[in-house]
Order: sequence, then structure tokens, then C-alpha cells
Amino acid sequence: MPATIRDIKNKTGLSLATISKYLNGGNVLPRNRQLIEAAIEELHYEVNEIARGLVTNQTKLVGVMVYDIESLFVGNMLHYIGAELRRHGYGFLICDSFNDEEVETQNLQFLLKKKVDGLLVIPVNRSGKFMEPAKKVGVPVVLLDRAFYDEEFDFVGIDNRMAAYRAVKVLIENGHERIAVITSNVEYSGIYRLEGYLEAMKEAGLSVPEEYRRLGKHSFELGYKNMKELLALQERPTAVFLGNYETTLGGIMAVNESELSWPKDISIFGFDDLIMSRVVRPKIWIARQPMEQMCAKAVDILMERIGSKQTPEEQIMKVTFGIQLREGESIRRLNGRENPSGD
Amino acid sequence: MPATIRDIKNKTGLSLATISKYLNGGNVLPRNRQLIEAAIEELHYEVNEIARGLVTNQTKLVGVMVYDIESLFVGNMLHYIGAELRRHGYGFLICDSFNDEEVETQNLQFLLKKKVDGLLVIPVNRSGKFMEPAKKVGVPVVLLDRAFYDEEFDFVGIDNRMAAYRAVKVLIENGHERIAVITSNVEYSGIYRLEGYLEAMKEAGLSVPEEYRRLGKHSFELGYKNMKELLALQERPTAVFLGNYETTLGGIMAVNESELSWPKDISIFGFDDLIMSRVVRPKIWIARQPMEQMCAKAVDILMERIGSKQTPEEQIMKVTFGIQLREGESIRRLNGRENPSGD
DNA sequence: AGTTTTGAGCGAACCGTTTCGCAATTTTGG
DNA sequence: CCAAAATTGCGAAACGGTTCGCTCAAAACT
Repeated sequence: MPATIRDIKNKTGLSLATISKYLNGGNVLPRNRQLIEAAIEELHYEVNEIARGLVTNQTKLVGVMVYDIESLFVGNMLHYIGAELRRHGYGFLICDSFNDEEVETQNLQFLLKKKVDGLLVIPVNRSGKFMEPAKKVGVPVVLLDRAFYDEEFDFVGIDNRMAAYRAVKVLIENGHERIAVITSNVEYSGIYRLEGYLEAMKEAGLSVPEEYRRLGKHSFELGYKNMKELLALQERPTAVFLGNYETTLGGIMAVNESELSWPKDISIFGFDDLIMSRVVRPKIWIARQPMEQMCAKAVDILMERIGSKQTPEEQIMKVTFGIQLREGESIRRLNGRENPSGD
Repeated sequence: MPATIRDIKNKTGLSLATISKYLNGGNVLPRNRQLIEAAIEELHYEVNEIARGLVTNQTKLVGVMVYDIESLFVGNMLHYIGAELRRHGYGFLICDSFNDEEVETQNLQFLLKKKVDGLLVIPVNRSGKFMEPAKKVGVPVVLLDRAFYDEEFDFVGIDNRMAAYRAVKVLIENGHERIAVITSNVEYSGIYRLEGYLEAMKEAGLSVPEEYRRLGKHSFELGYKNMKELLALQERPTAVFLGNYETTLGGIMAVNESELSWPKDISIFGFDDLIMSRVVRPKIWIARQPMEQMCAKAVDILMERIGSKQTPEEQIMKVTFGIQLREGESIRRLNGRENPSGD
């Protein structure tokens, strides 16, 4: 039904080759250019990208695999990724891994069959073995937020160890010594955030009792449940570092439901400034990832890889951004002269 | 690089037509079937869906347009939609409308260019005029959760008016008279939920002072800000009905941060059981949409439409599900004998 | 003015499938 | 046992573009 390049040919009397050349930005005589443009206008012609794809072997589609599409963090990423991809004329095929490694493996197959030009992955698998098929076919891959422990791919994220280290450092500088942590220890980022926490504690010569180390699966409940337990502890911590968005929100809920409040009874430092900052009072200290820049960079790299046919050889890129510590009023000052209860 | 049907032809000595027939489930002599299967196995052949698409004029791709990919409600929908679509061998191209009507209009163009086989839309536009191009091309469209006021399309959602009506009715039956509402009045569902609220109030002969009617744009802040204001009112309402997920969460936050608590000081009835129920205590009463069924149904209808070439003519389907009122402990009983403070 | 260079247009082949109409073979039935 | 019917296989033409190598005319040199 829609007009094809052949209709343009009939209308203008030019050859397919010439018209195709015009469509792809080649040089055409002014007279012919006019002819073609008039015909396109009249017939409402639009190039059929899938036909073009067949011969150029491109789909202008990027596959995006995420560990859980329901996660607010992921939603936020997707938001930026989508916008950036569109700027490049690309669409994206999203696959939700349901936090399941097996599903993720199948999703890869699916996307490969769809002939995506590239892959953007926030993985659930810790190992990159399952990405083998992508490597074999030569589809460029960029990892976001999480890397593998065994396979190298282009990567964009933050320095998680450093991020946590800096955050905990702030707590320490405010005189806190009994500092607990609630974070995931399952996937990439969580593990390094835990490390950063431990390092800061060790450096300051602070001990970390078993019950202050609250680990589990990245989730809302993780924060909620563990914060409840921490608050009920005999030897309650004076501060808690929360290692990701969902967990932070859960922790906040737990405090809100208790008799206690921050910064008076407990100091908190959270992660990822998604919507909390617009809602929670008193404002909490937050380690903020530059989501927009990260996504833009990831897409940039991917576009680069797609453009230059060559596989990256041994020049894999790992871009880590710094985080921003957004100040809040959720930390009580336990040293120095100020009276913390005043705030 | 990957094997093509022609490689199979060379290996087996059969014709393209026969092999194609086999691939599409046609009948082939047992001997040939074996031959083909062996060749496929050996060459790791997989059909190139985009080449197939060129001739069948199908992409096995569905376009999904959502008003805001960051919304938890949307994320949840996407989760189910994705799973269901995959069962049918379809992938989905997601477009985020950024809550912007203009962007949504452009997204449609984009998806149409990508030749999606069908469209699933949770729209931001109130009017369906912008869907004209889809109609013209004959791409089937199914609306989810929100319908247009002026154009008819297949639709799957809930009876919003009824849902709100039933929820508010519960509050009334518990003896509440000063009942406030916080909901969106911008898009489809919000409008009808407001109507349901008003109807229930009117029926019960209850008045709705201006300051009890809190309307605005579907958001977290809407609930947060307005709940704060309601709680600070001279003539504070005894109950509040919250009209959607984000708003409910905001409202809960606001109460949690105040000196007050439910059900003692204020009764609340929320909407959409996404993650709250797993976290908020005491449990709140919730109007629960059957997300999974809705998504499955929407996909079903779409598949149906895609299958039968014919445009639906005048037989447009509108499927509305009932909601489930999930009981909680967030409503104080103001009539009857029970002592509410006991719980 | 003659030769080289440059630039645009063209025909045909190709990308990897499906499908149509027909030929060949097998099965059915009288 | 032969004609009719049913089944399977085949060649070729699509689908809607891109691209390669060639021709030809105009522009740029000696």
C-alpha cells in the first residue's frame, strides 16, 4: 500500500540507483533532486527501514536487557537511554530479566534473533559467560551499572567502592562510630559498595559487629526489614548506610513507622536520588549517580562501536563516573561543638 | 556470516521452496525432513526474521507507548506485557511519552516507521486524534488503562468510576462523613475515579467542601503535598481516598512524617497494590487492579487483531475488569459498637 | 583542440525469505 | 489396471531497498 522507491522511479523516470543515492545523501543534479523531492512529497514516500535493513544488515534497533523493569532505578535509566537512543534514530527492544539468570540468557537469544545492532545490558548474571553468543555474532555490547567478574565488556557506571567509601566517611567525620550497612551483596555494585563501607570503617579503626552488616537481595524489603531490626537492637547503631535506591526507600519507611526519627535518633545516608529528595523530610544525605550522563555515555560508546565495524580488539572501555554527595539533614553531629538536637 | 536457507539448499539438494515450506510447518517427505533437520543442526541455521518480515510484511514487533516509563504502575504493566508478548513470540518496542502529548505524537510516527505489527498504548493524550496515522496504515491498536474521550479503540482497563465508588462506599459504611479525595483530574482514569467518589458522596448525602477535593497531575507529590495540607486543616477530614499509586505513596509518606497515624487519626483508602502492601503497616485498604489479567487480555486482543487481517469494523471491544478491595486496618470505625482504638 | 579528470546516472545483481503456479509422483477408488 | 484426486517438490518471481561497475557527458587541464 505505501509508496515504494519504484513508484518514485516511475514518477520521475530516474533509476532506482539514483533515487537510492539521493535518499542516502549522495549527490544528484539539482533538477533531479527537485523531481525526486516533488515525487516523495506527492506520494508520501517513506523509506522502508526493514527492507533497507535487509541489505545493509542493520535494524537501527538496540536491545536493552535489564534485571527488573519494575525497579525505579531501571525505569529511570530506561528513560534516559530511550531519549538518547532516539537522538540517534534508534529504537530499543527491552527485555526484562525478572531478576532471573536463566531468563536473561534466553532474552539474549531472543534479541540476537531480532538482529539488534547493539546491546545495552544491566545484567543479573554475575558471570558474563552467557554473553558468549553475542560475542560470536559480533554484536557490540555495553554494560551499564554492573559488570561481570569474569568477562570484559565496555562498561559505564560509577566507582561503587569509592562511592560507598566517601559516603561512610561523611558519617565517620561527623563522629559516628556505630555505623551499620544495609546493602545487596548479590550483584556487582552491591558487593563493591559493601567493600567501600568496610574499607572506610577499617581505615577509621571502627569495628563492624556481625549484626551491623545487613546483606541480602537488592529490594525494598531488604531495607525495610533490616532497618526495623537495627532499630530494635540492644546496641542500636547511631548511623546506617543504605546501599541502593529500593533499600533506602524501605529503610526510610521503617524509620517513619517507628517512634524514632532522623537525625535525632538515627543518622542515615542513602543511595540514588530518584524521587526521595522531592518527598522526604528532613532531607536525607544521598549518594547521587549521574544517571543522565551515564546513560548518554553508554549510548555514545555503543553507537561508536556500531559505527566502526571492528570489534574493540583489546581496547575495551570502562568509564566510571564520580558520584555527588547531596547534603541533607539526616546526619547528627556527634563530635564538635554544635548541638545536633537543634536541627 | 550466519547460514542462510540457501546453505541448507546446497547441503540437502532440495529447493528453497521446500525448505521454506518445512520451516513454516508444511508437509515434507520424512526423508527430506530428516535431511533438512540434519542440515539445520549442522549449520546452526536460524531463520532471519527480518528477511522473512520483508515478504510477510510482519515484524513480530509490537509498539508500546506509555505515558511515563518511570512510573511504577507502568513498570508493572510492562513487566506483564513483556512476558505475555514473549509467549506469542513477539518483542516490544517501548516508547516513553515523558507525559508529553507532543512527544507521544512523534513516538507514534517513530513506531509506525519501524513497522510494528500492533500498538499497545497507555496514552497521555486525552484525545485520540493523534492516532490517525495508525488508523490510516491499518495497524491494530489496543488501549490500556486509559481511553480517549473522542475516538474509539479496543480498550482494556477497569471501571474507574465504579472502583472509586466502591472504595469510598467502604469509608462511608464505616461511618465516615468528612471524606477527602486526592486524585488526578487530568487523564482518563483519574477523572472517572473522581466521579465515582463524588457519586458515592452524593448518594450518601455527604457534602464535599472545596478544600476536600484535591486535584492535580498524577504524581507522588500530588499525594504528599495535599495530604500534608489536609492534615493541617482546621476541619480535618476523618478519611481520605487516594486515587492512584503514586499519589497513595505520597500520601502515606506525608502521614508518616506527621504526628498523626492511621487508622487512629485518619483513615485512608489507597489505589493500586504494587509494593505498598509488602511494606506499609498497618496495612492499608487498597483498590487492586488485576494487572496481570488486564495485560494478558490486552495482548490477547491485540494478537487477535493482528491475526485477522480485517480491521475491527464496528466491533470494537471494551473490556473492563472489576477491582478487588483488599482489606486492611487503615479505616477507623466511627459507627457501630467496636472500639476502633483497639486496632 | 585534444586528452584527462570528475561527476552523475544506469542496469543488474543481491540481501534472505515466502509464495504462486505448475509438474511430477503417489494414493485412492471404481 | 487405469483415471482422478491428492500430495509433494520445484523454479521463478516477488518483497523494497542498496551497491558495484560501467557508460557518458561536462569540466578541467595541457
